[in-house]
Amino acid sequence: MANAPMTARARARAELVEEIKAAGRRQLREVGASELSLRAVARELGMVSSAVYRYFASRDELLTALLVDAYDALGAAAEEAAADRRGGFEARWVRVATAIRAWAVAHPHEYALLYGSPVPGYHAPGDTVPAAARPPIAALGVVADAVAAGEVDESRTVPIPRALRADLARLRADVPGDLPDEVLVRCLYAWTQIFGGLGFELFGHLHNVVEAYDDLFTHQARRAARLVLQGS
Amino acid sequence: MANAPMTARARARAELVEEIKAAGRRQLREVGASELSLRAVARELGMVSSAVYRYFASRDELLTALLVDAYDALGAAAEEAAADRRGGFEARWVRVATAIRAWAVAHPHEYALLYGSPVPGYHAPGDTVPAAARPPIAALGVVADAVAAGEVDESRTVPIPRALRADLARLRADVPGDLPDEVLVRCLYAWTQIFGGLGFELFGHLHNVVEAYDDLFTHQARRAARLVLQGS
DNA sequence: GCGGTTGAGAGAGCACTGCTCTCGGTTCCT
DNA sequence: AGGAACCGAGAGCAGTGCTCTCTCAACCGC
Repeated sequence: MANAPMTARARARAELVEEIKAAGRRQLREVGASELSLRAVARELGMVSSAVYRYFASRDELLTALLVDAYDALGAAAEEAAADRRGGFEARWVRVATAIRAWAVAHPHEYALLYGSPVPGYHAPGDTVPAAARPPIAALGVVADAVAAGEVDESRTVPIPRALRADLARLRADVPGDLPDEVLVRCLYAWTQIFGGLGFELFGHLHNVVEAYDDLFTHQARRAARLVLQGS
Repeated sequence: MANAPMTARARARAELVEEIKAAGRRQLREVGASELSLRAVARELGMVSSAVYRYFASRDELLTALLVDAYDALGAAAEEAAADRRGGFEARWVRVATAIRAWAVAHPHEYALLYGSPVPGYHAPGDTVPAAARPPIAALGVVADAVAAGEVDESRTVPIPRALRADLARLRADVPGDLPDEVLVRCLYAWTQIFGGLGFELFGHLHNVVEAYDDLFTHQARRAARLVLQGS
């Protein structure tokens, strides 16, 4: 990328796009997604609000850009953790989960943008899907390795309804390995729990209930790993 | 309540408060929490925006009222489900979880208000806590019954760090029964999974992944019950 | 019953938002 | 060199939360 023949205008444009996104991220950090104001972004950059519309057709378009960037950042963190093959599969799963939490804790507002209530009136366009898929695919990669290594006990099963099996068949085609239904459904369980737990932690639902968030998360990540690998 | 001597003014006030909340709920349904507009509420009621401020000092105060009402509605649904003692403890747990999901699916925007990203700048005042505690307490009541009946296998344990044990000790004092750490921590796991799964379903993260939401939820609620009751 | 106190609605107004449109001036491409 | 594309500025529209003042009706103690 960055083809050598890049006009001055194009360079300036690319830089300004980045500056706008950076300012948007700052806004996100300070006031949250639904308070993100294009005018404030423009003010921060010393330009007039209408000029920003040359770069992003609407507030939602800026939000989408930030959304994709955030998914990519989270996905990169998860992939990096998954690529570290030290230790057993439980350790690797816990490492991926911990990396996700670390990113989420470091970027709570961006996390809220990704996994919180959708911004009303805003519908994420389809091009966010690939980025959104990176974190779960990274995690499932670890499980696929474990299955391939024969380290997943598939004997402990819970009955799966027919309609759900159809969904799982489609899902299996889109993720690494050739995970059996029972394993897929365990992963779905563990995966949603991670984000339920993170939501509770970051959105304050455990306020005055739990203080040892790190311990709780690690404990539950281990439990999740056991559930995924051994079904218990 | 409703003391007999209620002046006409007080009656009118109480009625109008309800009407404003009803209009606010309608707004919530149609445009979501962060787009809820006091002016639109006023318009719908045929009054001028400033008049609404006689009843709610700010938009946030109206949001808080809706928040508490929603927690109460969800809590009532969970409690009703928990009070039905038919079947085994697994069936009762699944019933409570299903009741929670049914309410959430029927009131997605109110659910988002409760468990989605917090509205930025808005901090729920402390008086929302009792209402917010009703759903989990209802669910834990079922588990307490199961423990009392000796139907919980407490032998399968996962190590719990010291700091977390301290949190659990405080939590134990606030919830029904005298649940051991291992059981409490299983409940936390299952509970956060419910809301993680609901968030994924309602906020569109399973779009194009799962269609059989009912089946998935029921399956996972059963898995959760097994995890809580048998630790596996 | 009367008069002071309290509550309620209306309206104007402030500062802010997203977004549109037009108008000059710069840069680019042929 | 000239036409086309692009870009920033400014004005403007409709909407927002919220405040302040004004007026009038309801209340309550005497």
